[in-house]
Amino acid sequence: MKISTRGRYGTRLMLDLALHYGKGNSSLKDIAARQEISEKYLWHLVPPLRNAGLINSQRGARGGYVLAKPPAQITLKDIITILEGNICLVECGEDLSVCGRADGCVTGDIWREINKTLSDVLASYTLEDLALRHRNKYEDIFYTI
Amino acid sequence: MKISTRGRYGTRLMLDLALHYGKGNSSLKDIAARQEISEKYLWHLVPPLRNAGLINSQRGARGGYVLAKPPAQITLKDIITILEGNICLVECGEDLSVCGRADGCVTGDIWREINKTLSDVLASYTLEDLALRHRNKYEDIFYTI
DNA sequence: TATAATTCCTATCGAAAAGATAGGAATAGT
DNA sequence: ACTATTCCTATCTTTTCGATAGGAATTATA
Repeated sequence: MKISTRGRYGTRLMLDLALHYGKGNSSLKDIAARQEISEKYLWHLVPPLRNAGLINSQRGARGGYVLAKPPAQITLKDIITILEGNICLVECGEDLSVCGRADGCVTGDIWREINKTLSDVLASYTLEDLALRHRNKYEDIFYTI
Repeated sequence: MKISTRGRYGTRLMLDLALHYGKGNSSLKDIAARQEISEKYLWHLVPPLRNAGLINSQRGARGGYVLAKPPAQITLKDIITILEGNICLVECGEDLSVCGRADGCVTGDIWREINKTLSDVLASYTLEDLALRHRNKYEDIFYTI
């Protein structure tokens, strides 16, 4: 019951882009360096995010990535859903046909309820929130040192 | 980001015991048959549940398992925590030392917040709730047929 | 036009986790 | 004694996860 590296790294990638929103392209190389994540690994996260319309890319020299929408319009739910598949604690969460018992299955109902809660919570966090927090945190550090 | 078979089967095992609460021992064989789960697989789930004080066991003929506490006093959080390890969406959820970045890591804070929410939701469901729902569901089925 | 920087695509590899099974020892009711 | 049951440990296969490699396509810039 973990968010995998895929989702976590993807979130950091997106937060990095949010922090540079409006300042031109960011190359994966730079992002990887700032976030201390393998550039090769980040490559895998980019195509789904682009296909889903969350980021835009530009090839060639001085190319890179930008958010396709303002940070306030991108939620953690969006990111996690794209990178982890469905936000779904159980297989029978959305597709009841995977389990012959699904009809009379009480635990299935429960998982779906809990799932809804989790989904709503993730949807309540936007990249703007994260970026704001990040900036506040950095300021605090500078002030207290 | 899934609850594994371990957690799901364990929950059904415990729900089965809750439905038989006060009616003597249930053998794994019977539970496995009712729940359509491999008996061999269930064997793995029993020791941690017993060690945690959620169930009691009796060996020998006519032996089996019973809930160690009333169903109202056992929550989904208890069960999942025992079977899945920590209810923790990320490694750095409880032990910050696993990640050198944890101090300035905004995403880490977020995961921990979301984790808290999920944990609270799981704790809000007791086995008594599940058993009640199960019985209601069965009654509905009988009435409508 | 040449060059360098960058995205893009696909294949592969190893390690870890998950799921499932097997065999037999210990226990206790009948 | 016999039978039913928990109990324990080892093993095996499959899937998922994390990570890496190599090279083709594209584009700004000098």
